[in-house]
Amino acid sequence: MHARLEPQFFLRPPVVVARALLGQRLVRRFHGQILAGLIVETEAYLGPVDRAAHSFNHRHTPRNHSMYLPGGHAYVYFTYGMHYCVNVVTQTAGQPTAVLLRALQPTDGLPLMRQHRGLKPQIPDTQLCSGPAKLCQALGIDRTLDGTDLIAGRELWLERARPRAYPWTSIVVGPRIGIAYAGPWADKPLRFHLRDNPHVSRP
DNA sequence: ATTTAGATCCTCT
DNA sequence: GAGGATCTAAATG
Repeated sequence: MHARLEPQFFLRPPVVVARALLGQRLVRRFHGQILAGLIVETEAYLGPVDRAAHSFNHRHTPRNHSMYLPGGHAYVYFTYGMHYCVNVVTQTAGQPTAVLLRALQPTDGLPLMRQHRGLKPQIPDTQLCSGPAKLCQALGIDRTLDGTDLIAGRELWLERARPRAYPWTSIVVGPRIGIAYAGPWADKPLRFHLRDNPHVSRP
């Protein structure tokens, strides 16, 4: 059992948190069973200034309300009529910035994850959580977890699996996925993933 | 290997 | 009424 990430961790800018989250552990307790994995891919969403962010232009609706909570809460949203994605809210309350969790290297509860994903007879480990909606499906994350306190929560939380951040050279930086509509913001280097890690959504 | 289509529905305009 | 921080299977080169 690792120590949980402390409140301070999340009160930093989303880019800093997005990098620091790489290699840390996302844990889900699902009907008493532990499902977990190491975070290998993230994206930073910079808030009101960021055209790709759900909180762009201070848009504050029931859907994205959790983005306005203090850092360390979960923002889970539903999209494309069938998928959930989970974010880690950053900075202080009212600063609607967040980090999208895009891929995990699964470590605990693989059989149940596979069952949740329920496609092929033997889907490879590298594709269990290799995308923001895939990891939510594998871990059983849905809107009931929206607004969860990741610091004190008992169903979903984050643990420190890596004491130090990765060296810059082992992190690949690039443009975010699926936000072509965001004009100049579509090209900003706000996606981060571990170099050569086979569990990422795409290299 | 790369591209395309369809699924599917909640949220905001 | 339109479109989306996606995924999968099928079609194509």
